[in-house]
Amino acid sequence: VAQDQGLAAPGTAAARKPKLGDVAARAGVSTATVSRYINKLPLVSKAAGERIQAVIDELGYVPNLLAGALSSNRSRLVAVLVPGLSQSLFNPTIEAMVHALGQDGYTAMLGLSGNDDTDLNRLIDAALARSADGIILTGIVGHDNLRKRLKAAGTRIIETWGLPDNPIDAAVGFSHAQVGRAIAAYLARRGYSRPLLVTARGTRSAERRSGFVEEWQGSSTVECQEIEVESPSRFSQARLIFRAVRQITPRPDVIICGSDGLAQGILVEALAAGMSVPDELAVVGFGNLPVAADMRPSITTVAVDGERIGREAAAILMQPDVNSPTAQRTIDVGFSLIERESA
Amino acid sequence: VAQDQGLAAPGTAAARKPKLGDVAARAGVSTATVSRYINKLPLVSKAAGERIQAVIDELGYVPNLLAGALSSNRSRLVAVLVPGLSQSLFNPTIEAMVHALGQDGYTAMLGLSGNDDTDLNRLIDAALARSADGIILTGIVGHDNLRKRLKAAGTRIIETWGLPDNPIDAAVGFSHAQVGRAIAAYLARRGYSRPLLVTARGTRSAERRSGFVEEWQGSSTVECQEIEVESPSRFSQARLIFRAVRQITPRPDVIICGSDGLAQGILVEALAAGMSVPDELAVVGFGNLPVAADMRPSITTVAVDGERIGREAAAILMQPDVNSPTAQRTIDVGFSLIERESA
DNA sequence: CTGAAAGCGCTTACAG
DNA sequence: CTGAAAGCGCTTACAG
Repeated sequence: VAQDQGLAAPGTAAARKPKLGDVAARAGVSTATVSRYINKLPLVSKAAGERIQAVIDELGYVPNLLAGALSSNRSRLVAVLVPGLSQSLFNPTIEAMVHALGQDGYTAMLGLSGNDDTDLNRLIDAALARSADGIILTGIVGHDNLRKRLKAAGTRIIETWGLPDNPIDAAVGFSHAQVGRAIAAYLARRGYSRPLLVTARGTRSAERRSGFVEEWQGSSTVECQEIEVESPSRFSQARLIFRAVRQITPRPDVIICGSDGLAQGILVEALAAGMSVPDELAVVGFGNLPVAADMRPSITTVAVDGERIGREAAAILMQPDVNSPTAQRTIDVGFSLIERESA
Repeated sequence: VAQDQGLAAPGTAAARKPKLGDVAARAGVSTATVSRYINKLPLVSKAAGERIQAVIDELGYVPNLLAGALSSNRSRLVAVLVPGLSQSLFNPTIEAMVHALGQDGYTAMLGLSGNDDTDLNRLIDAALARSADGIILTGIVGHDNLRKRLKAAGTRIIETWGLPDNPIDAAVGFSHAQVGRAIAAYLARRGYSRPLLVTARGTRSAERRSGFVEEWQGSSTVECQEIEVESPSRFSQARLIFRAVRQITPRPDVIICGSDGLAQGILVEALAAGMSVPDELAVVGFGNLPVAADMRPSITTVAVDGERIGREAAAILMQPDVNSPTAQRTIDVGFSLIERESA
């Protein structure tokens, strides 16, 4: 394979890209020493290091991470697999994660898995084909054979936002069931008696639902009403749900939404219908988006430290000694119920 | 370098990862032929192809793209550099882009550049170090030496959402100045006379502002009022801006917002203050988020086909012959003003 | 602390 | 249509 190795023609700006060997030759050391210096291994003398750095600056050398990865069997590539970006609760998590990874020279490859497992197989293939050092998941991995595949993949797997009973490898999140219980307890304490639960099929809101129902049945004789929606809850579902609410007897006195967006939509509908919140109808959100505090009335909701989830997931992936007894495997970041005006 | 090349111990599930050579040997062909088959080069006989595919399935062979990239000098990696994810207009663009890229075996590496050029240098380094085949930018590249750097990078550069006078390489977007003009013309036609412009510093809303002012001055003797905000506009700025509005004389009759989120916030404030929209105060948004149609009153705004921007950007990057005369370099996807209740 | 050299797993120009 | 073999640009076990 004879590639063009010559220097650029005179007058041309772009010269041949310098490589490790060029740096080594010019600094008067071996490629091994330059490699050690660049990778911050502690074996390089100060004098050699200074000479190497000078040449790197002079030549504008940028290491080829592809070659480095192939050779060292460490890609410093992390696959971040999320359902979507568009109205996602996970965005602050992804941002924090990408920042934390970038700090240490890792790069995130973004995979969009949709709301079920269909595309996940393809994304995992892509991650493995690129020798990703880790795969971070935010959605739920439901299918059992997918879990097995991930377990056998020979890569770190971090599940986030949930805390599975049986993590594939490591997990950072919180208990959605406990969130449901906390909301139920709060509403009972505030004297609400006819809750309506809106649950999105196939998401973690189903886990919150179970917790809510369990807790509610312990403290009230009135069953809670329920509505199930197909996709993750959002603003646009509010109109339909609000219409349904008006036909339910007895009329619910509080709606527990799967997202702040939906909660906001319900508020808008209620206000447009001349219904007073929270007196005639109360609303609880989930996620504590910025809008929850700014809405009028402000939205009672559940806050989760998504950025911390991102940072901790990145940290687990990058921790030097995976097998040490101090290595973290499961982190519960908790949540907090934020009482505001809407409920 | 002696790595463990042995098969797994009996009883162990994980065997050594098969590589190209294993497939070749088992199929009775050379590695060259297997490589050609996998990369869909048209030179492989049908018989050989079938044998190879059978072995691939049998062994569960997954090509090592790192090695392939190093060898072929094509990484099929694309750096997608966006300011952020949290309340970003670009998210549908990114989603469409990632989907389109994934279809053809490309992978997106996600870089978060913030709202200025500070981090961009580091992200470009990372992209080049990984031999990205292309860099897609959604933010504005302001600094001139950064533009020069990108131009000299020897990689495809696609600027999106704007149409720079002088693209670094290729661009997919629309004219923000024309958006401003279209809004001004619309508002004049509807009889509004005292517009208030909210512009975010250092973003493209500044380009829309110029277009608006230019058009407005051509058709009205009343100057438009202006407010400048530091960060991209969003819901949470509404309270402050609304307070300011009430102190401006003459009182503005329409507010032109940099985003639907801010427009929504203004609506909430106006409604809470008992002001009727659009009679006492009208509002125009930007982006046509789903919420714009669902809000009450629904929001008059500007729609941009962000998904198309994503698809076209990906297509430009993956087009087979970059230098052919038919190769696209600049695509104007246009926009449309959507008239709703708020203005 | 340093270097010579083998190896990572592919692709491809060349020759048939 | 196919194969032998050199090469992509690094890392690292080994020997000093």
